[in-house]
Amino acid sequence: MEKIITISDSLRTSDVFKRLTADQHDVVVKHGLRKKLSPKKILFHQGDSAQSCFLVNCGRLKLTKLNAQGREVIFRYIGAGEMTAAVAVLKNRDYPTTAEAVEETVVTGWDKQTMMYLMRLYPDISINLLGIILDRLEDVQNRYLELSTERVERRIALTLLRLMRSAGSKTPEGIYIDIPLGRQNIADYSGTTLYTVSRTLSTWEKKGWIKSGRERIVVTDPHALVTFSEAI
Amino acid sequence: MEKIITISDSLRTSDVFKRLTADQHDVVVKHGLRKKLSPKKILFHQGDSAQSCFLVNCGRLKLTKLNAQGREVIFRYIGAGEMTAAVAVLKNRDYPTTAEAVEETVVTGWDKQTMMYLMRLYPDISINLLGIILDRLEDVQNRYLELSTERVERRIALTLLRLMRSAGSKTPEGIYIDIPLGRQNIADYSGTTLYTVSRTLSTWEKKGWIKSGRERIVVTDPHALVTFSEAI
DNA sequence: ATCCTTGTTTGCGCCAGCGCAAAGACGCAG
DNA sequence: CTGCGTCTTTGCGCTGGCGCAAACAAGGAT
Repeated sequence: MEKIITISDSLRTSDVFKRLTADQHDVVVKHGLRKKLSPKKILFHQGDSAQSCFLVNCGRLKLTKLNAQGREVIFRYIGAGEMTAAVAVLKNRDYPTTAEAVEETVVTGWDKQTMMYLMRLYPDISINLLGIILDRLEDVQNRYLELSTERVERRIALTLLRLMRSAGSKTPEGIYIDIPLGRQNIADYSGTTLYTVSRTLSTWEKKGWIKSGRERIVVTDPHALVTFSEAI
Repeated sequence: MEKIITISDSLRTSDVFKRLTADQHDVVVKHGLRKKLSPKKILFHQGDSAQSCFLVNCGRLKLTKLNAQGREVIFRYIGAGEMTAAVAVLKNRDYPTTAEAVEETVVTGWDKQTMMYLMRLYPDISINLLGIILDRLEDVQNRYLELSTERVERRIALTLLRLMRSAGSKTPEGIYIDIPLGRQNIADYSGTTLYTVSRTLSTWEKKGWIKSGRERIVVTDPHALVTFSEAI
């Protein structure tokens, strides 16, 4: 019963379905297909034919892309209320990225036709979707600019701040990033290597800006990180 | 009179206004505001409050972004029939990029309210717009992956191929990239420096893959470039 | 407790690509 | 034709960050 509540919660707080009434939410839920994913399970693979888009009800997905040589980049982690694979609705295409659960995750999926139907029924959805995609576009553009112009330590700082904002939870020690986050993950998110991340985090730990463990980061001095990321 | 024909042509062939009838195109045109730009004139600046979106009728715009230190990246060149600054319609935001004319250019602009009105009048527009933004998102994601994982020479090759496809015209010598394109521009598009671009192009010119002059590139052997960009 | 897998740290050497500096080439204006 | 501003080339030295290798640490399974 908890799950049902979580799902309609994630609908209500989602940007895709905002401005819809409770009744309309019910219609949307009724047409969706629920799916449970345990950690490391793949929801869809880059290159698979895109049939459905998905809303995260609870848990978290990692969106990544591989190049021809198998080098990976992480585009984002998305949590409850966030949507992915909008491309499935509009285009006859393959998924451009891979979506993998990083914890116990429940998603609701709608296939092309169903989502098209819902968008026609409630035109707000397509406006909302456009807004979301615009935000994503702007975010990737910002990341692209950073990757192109900022030094690696600055990028790692910006990555930690991003993760902190999207998955941070307050603890007595500082802000804990509530995602299993290895050094390699941070590297894939920052456009560098596991070695450089490790060296950089070690330095920051000595300075008291963060505390880190195996796949765990707590930002103990966010302000220092912000200052560092903005320094000229 | 030529200009009028060009404008309705650019409407008809545009992705934003596709699937609209000729009459509907006329309505759209009537609500737009035409603007002429000479080379190097700025249509809008990154950071300006976004009031209008624009369709290029003829000519070409360069879309760029600066970081805090003034380092520039080029996101794309857009030509006739292409749209920019969709963010103006949906969001109360600043322009995230700068748009500069690189040749004699005519654009048509629609402000927030007008475009909103047109989108409600012809819902196809918002669907079309969503499709365009999805394409842009995928393109930036691809470029992000390249920047993060590919070596600089490979990226320069991919940049030339992109420019060739979007602005190439066939000549007896090869495919001429019909944009005033300095080494610095190619660097800003590839995420490298003017020196590295110059050295790389020199090498390729010796191999007979390209011919280059002052702000001019002709790709004489596209196939060699493709092969090079795909080599393991 | 002990093993084993998986993740992290750090020393070390190396090199792709950066960026200065100076010379050279282009093309427009007068 | 000449001058001048702008763009391009190339030699040279340097360094940020990569990546191997090896040791170390954490945590789960038996």
